[in-house]
Amino acid sequence: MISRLNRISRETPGCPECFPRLSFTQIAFPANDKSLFMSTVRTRFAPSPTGYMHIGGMRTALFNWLWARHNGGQFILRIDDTDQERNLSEALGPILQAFKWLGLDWDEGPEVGGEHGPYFQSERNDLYRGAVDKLLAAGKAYRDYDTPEQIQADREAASQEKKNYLNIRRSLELTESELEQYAAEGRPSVVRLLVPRDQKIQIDDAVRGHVEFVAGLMPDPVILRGNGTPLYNLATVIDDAQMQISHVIRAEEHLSNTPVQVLIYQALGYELPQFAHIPFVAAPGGKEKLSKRKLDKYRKSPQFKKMFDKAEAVFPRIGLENAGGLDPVMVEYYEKIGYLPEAILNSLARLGWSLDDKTEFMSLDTIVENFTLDRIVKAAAGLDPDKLLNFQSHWMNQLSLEDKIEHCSPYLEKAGLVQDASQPEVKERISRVIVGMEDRLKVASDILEFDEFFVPDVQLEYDDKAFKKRIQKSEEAVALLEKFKEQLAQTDDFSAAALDHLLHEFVEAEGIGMGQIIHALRVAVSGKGTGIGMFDCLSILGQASCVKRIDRAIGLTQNA
RNA sequence: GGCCCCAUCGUCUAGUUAGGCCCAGGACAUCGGGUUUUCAUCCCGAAAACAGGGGUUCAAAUCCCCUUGGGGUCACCA
Repeated sequence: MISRLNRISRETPGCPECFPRLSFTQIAFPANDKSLFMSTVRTRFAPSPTGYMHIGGMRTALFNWLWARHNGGQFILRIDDTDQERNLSEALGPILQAFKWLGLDWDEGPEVGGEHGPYFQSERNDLYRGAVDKLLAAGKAYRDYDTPEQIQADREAASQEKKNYLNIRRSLELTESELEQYAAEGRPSVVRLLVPRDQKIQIDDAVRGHVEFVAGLMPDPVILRGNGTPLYNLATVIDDAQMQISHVIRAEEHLSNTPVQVLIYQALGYELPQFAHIPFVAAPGGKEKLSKRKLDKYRKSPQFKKMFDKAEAVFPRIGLENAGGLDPVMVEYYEKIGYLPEAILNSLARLGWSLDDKTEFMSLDTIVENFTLDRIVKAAAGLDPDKLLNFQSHWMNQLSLEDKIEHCSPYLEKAGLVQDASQPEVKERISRVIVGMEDRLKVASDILEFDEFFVPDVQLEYDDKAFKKRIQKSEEAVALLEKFKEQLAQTDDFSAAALDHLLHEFVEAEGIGMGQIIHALRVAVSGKGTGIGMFDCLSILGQASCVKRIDRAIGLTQNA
């Protein structure tokens, strides 16, 4: 374990000698700032209530959670609803549900509260206003009366001259009396941070290393809107500082926001957290950030197609029209289609992080134990549906039979294939089918592909291609089926082993190859060309069904 | 376009911080063979990468520089 302790963990708070991020000599530390000596790792995830949980966001949340748990620290959930008009509980519900489903608990946040609340930014306006007032008073921010049109014109002018745009700062030239007059007449204004243009901003990122930005290239960012509400960059800094977040672990698209935030930290005299900008989750087979806005493109992607196909095959059958509005960018998609939390967690953890050179399958406990920031990969990683399915297959196989039944039964019920899966004889059948499925059961909803065991004999649908190939176009198939059916009808032992024996004897007596009958038999009783082991299949269906189905199949050849 | 980040098999990655153990290891996917007188598994095997160019060095995937490519971000969004 100790040897695993990496550069970063050595730099975590509690070790004042190796605080690379304290190279900001210009920061004034309040003498009584306890947080300077805090040793608790506190991480946070701050989703905005969008109505769904993004799978990439989930990975970011997971890394935060892992780092907190690895260090015995706290994980905080905070809701970024500063720009929020929709129904909050409706928009937040699916997000919290995703955390609950995966078992990622939070120590502070919605539903659980905590000492550093409130945990909704919309309820923290006083804090933001107070900070802005402080910045204004200290001359580190200014009230800007420039209209959006003016700003736009300035930008265009700069771009015409091929120059980098910087605020003209006209409002700084205003006289005392003009300012008073503007304020009195309620002229619209925003508050901007006064960027110290002579600085270099340095960030020591746990994943990226040392990154520098030139402040002289940065426009003055708006920190307070005209309506008095804060912007993300302001709110996040104040919240992180006040909530004593030790490590800000977030996706790399935030790296370019970081200099603004560092300036705000400095202006407010706050200690900087350790930043860790992890790569974003990319779309399968690419390097582009996975985005809900590109769903139409994904539908055509060969890697992604399987997931959409699966959704189309499963969701309508369980009563979700239009796939229930679910797509593979959403965590809920995986939950509803029958993935296991273990598989999603394992897969997400391996996306951009590894334990060593060969370990693939890891329980959450194993991941927590071994998770360190220095093993995070720098490059963006594409979500790989095939590999995810492989993880899923592995974890599904770890489940007890009882658990598998538990996971699969709801699908059969929702699809109307069984009335009540808890009834003993129904449960027994489900159990036998699952045993017969063996590794064919990967995702819980896969059981729907074995509906032949649950539909009434007369409603069994025959796969056209398989029926034609194995029965219709096979010269001897019908005759053999007819003959073997008689034997099936007469036997009194319908166990898989006995049926195995029976068919082998039949084949021998007829002097034919197994292949000449078994395919036809399979299609006749199951309607499909592939399925579980033949004898398990017959045995589960039972004598009466097998006979009826063979008769029906033979009948169908005569009608055609 | 400015700024910033990134670069090992098709994909996810190990190896890069402390150069030699690497003519580069594992996994997924692919292909071939075997087992299963059915389907799926399973087993064995194959193919498959250090973006390019310069340096430094006895030695470079690893350090430095340049080029190229990919990506992110440039809001009174988060």
